[in-house]
Amino acid sequence: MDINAVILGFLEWRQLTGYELKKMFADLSFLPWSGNNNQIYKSLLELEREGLLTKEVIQQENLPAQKRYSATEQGRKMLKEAVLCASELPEQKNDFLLHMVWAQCLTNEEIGALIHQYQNQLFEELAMTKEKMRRKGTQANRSEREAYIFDMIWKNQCMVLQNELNWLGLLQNGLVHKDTAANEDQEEGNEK
Amino acid sequence: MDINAVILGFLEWRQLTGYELKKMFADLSFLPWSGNNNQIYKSLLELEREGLLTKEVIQQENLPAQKRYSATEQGRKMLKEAVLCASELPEQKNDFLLHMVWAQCLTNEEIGALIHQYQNQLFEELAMTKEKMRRKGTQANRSEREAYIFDMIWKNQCMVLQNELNWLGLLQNGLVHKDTAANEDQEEGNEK
DNA sequence: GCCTGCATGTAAGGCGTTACATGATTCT
DNA sequence: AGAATCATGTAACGCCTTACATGCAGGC
Repeated sequence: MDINAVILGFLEWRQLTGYELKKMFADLSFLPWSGNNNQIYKSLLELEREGLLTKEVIQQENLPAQKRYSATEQGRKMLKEAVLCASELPEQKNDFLLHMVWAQCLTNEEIGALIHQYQNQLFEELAMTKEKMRRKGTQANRSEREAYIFDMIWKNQCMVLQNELNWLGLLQNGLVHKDTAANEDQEEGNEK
Repeated sequence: MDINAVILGFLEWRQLTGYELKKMFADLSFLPWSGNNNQIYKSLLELEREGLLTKEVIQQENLPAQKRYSATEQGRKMLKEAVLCASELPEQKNDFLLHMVWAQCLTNEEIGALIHQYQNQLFEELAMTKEKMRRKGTQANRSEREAYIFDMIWKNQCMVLQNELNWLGLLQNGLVHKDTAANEDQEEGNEK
């Protein structure tokens, strides 16, 4: 799914201006686009050219004219196609793993400190996500099914963070148990 | 950590040419850069300009001259700094979640089919990752500790996929149990 | 005859980001 | 007085990607 499909999705939901779309992108943190002006106004032009949405210009006093967009029948068809098409595999950027690749140049204490620091960051992020989840609890209410799916999207975010914390725990334990062995081995390696 | 630090890391490991660096990037699938010519040759120029690596040109018959790079003392210092600095939080792009946001336009059967398809994709990917892990088992052998860390990096990949599968299972169960309730609710929503 | 490997680099295009620009109103 | 909200758009810059360019050797 590309950004055009996502915008079409918001518009199927209800009539919106580019400005309001921007706020949607800012709110939904798991969207892979920032939703800046360039992206949104470019996409809207493109979608309009393809006849997937219609524009309604509303003149206002002392404010620039609003352009309210809504999805056409064709647009809704296009959206359903995009939603039904196979998803791509999740991609994750994990900066901590990169650090670990070159952890060989660190002492066990330094690695321990890095782990501890990362643990705290993850913990904080998890708490924040749970808090957001609690607040935005029931926004979608077209059906109980939709509300459930939205809950599960939040839960996915939490589970990803919790999974990373679990993995970190394993790493930490493994390193503690390998403490002496690793050091001996390191010296052997230097002698070779 | 940026791509310059990563290249510096490879060079601290051993002397390499740009061409060999390209292969390193191709091999390590969890690196967030493709390692194309533009990235690598640009980074090497930059790192050389900053005095973080040295170049040794080796003329060859019938082949273009090799430029073998290695990290300088300053480069190794820079690398350690980069490794010690705090990691960024993991970022994940999850296309399936996007599909679920607009699943409201689908029937329960269609959602079920999407889930099943995604499940299969994840399962395949997990099997492939485990296979790669088995094959490349013990490449890093400067120390037992390093071998352990590399194992754990592979394990992280696996756990991420397994976690996604676990979440999918929850989603699936939840939807099955909400089957009838959701449909009734949907109709109520339409009446409003 | 064509593809792959070795080994360097350049070019063009797309996408993403931040910042700029306008201009009135309302909040602090 | 200064910042934020509403609402549109443009500009500059950087990064990433694919493809192109050279040129020889060896395998199918």
